Amino acid sequence: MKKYDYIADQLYQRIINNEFNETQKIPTEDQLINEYNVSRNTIRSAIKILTKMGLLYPVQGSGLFIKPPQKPDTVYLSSTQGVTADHDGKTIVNQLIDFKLLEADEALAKRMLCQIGTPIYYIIRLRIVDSIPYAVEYTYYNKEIVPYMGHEIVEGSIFDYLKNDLKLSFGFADKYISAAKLNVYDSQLLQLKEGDPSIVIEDNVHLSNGVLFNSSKIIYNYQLANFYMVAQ
Amino acid sequence: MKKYDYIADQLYQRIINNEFNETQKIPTEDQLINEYNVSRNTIRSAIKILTKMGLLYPVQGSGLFIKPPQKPDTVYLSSTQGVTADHDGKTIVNQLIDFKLLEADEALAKRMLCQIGTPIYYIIRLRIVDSIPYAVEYTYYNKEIVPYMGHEIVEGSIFDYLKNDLKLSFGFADKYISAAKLNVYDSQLLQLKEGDPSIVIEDNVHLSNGVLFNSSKIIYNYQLANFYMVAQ
DNA sequence: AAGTGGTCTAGACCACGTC
DNA sequence: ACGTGGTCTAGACCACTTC
Repeated sequence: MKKYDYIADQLYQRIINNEFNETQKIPTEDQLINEYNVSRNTIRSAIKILTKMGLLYPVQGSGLFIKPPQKPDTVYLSSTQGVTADHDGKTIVNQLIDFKLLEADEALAKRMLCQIGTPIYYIIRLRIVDSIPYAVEYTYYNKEIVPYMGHEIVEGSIFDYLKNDLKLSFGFADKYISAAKLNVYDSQLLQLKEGDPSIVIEDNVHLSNGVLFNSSKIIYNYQLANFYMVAQ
Repeated sequence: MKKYDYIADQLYQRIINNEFNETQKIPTEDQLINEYNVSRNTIRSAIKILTKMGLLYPVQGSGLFIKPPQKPDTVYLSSTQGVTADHDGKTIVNQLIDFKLLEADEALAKRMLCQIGTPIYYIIRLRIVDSIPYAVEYTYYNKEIVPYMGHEIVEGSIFDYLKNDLKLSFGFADKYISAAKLNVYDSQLLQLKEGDPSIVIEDNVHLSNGVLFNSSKIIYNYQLANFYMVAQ
């Protein structure tokens, strides 16, 4: 494991365990260098991770300040992960609506940045959190990169499968966020009314070598979904 | 100016001027080190900026690849800036709806992280892009940090004023993104119907010393607003 | 004046891709 | 085998805060 990832994990634990309750500051860079016996850049890389997550902010000349907790039940946007990780302690059910293997036609090939005829999995899922419909998800996966998809995977966490079993290494995800009126079909799945609002996130996820392997459109229940991010 | 900012600006220009049209790659880190006569870390800092903006992505062992342009007319989310910068070439009008100086009561003091009684500017604006209502903006500014606000400022770019005239240094902004039904009032301003969808972004902007100076809630026209970000 | 984070340098070795 | 980006080290000086 990378040193800065390890240190970020450690500091994360120490922060949520309220070790720095009194001061609401973590130790200075110099102190951390001595505690963990690493170079300054390594400490700074770890701190950058926590800063990006919104856990703390650095103030030049003063120190590393812990931020008060954000609003509860919000989903952190700046990760290539799906939504699962952000709902610890809640019951998540992924109801499979449709699941097929297609061959890319011209439009799909353009979207998936692949050749016409490439095999593509198409999956529609209804994601249910604590028994309430949370989102409808329309997803394409390039079968040349994800060679197998079974019902048992699709009803669990696809991302865990890709990461742990296929050992895929995610690079970046381009995200587009907008709002739209629900159509009849999605409104029924989400147990809302046609024309009700929804948040729509279109996601194009690339491997760390830049290859696009997943394109999805997720339609969220506007009464439940609330997203969080930090801009710097 | 910081070296890595300068180099990021230069590379940005070179990319949008299609200098790397052929290869769709920018020079290697080693080449950039020689071109700009700086250390490797400085080059890497510059590249990190462009990566975060979604202009390119690095592939270990292979190079720095330019990304195809994103969807047009989308607003980049990962900046503390307002919306002005992203609409180059369009006509932006900020119609002032309301403008007062308040004293923070308990609820407002909690929101603005200040003492009860602190003077707070409250501004409601309708932002109009190319003659179409784009967003309704409800904003609070702490007067102890922004001592003066005039009509001429409020109808222009408040962010330019804060940055260039008051020389405020922005640190980070916490953003919450959700969707909601428009109420009567906002729907009339946006020339939409009551109950129509809207994207709502709540923004808490902090100075680089961590002090909160601006809290806003912006309600966007769902037919126009489309946000973009890169997750890593 | 002392302490703390921000920028910058120079160099080593590792992991991954390409040939 | 070689080239390229990723991790890590050691150290210098600057900018800002605190006392």
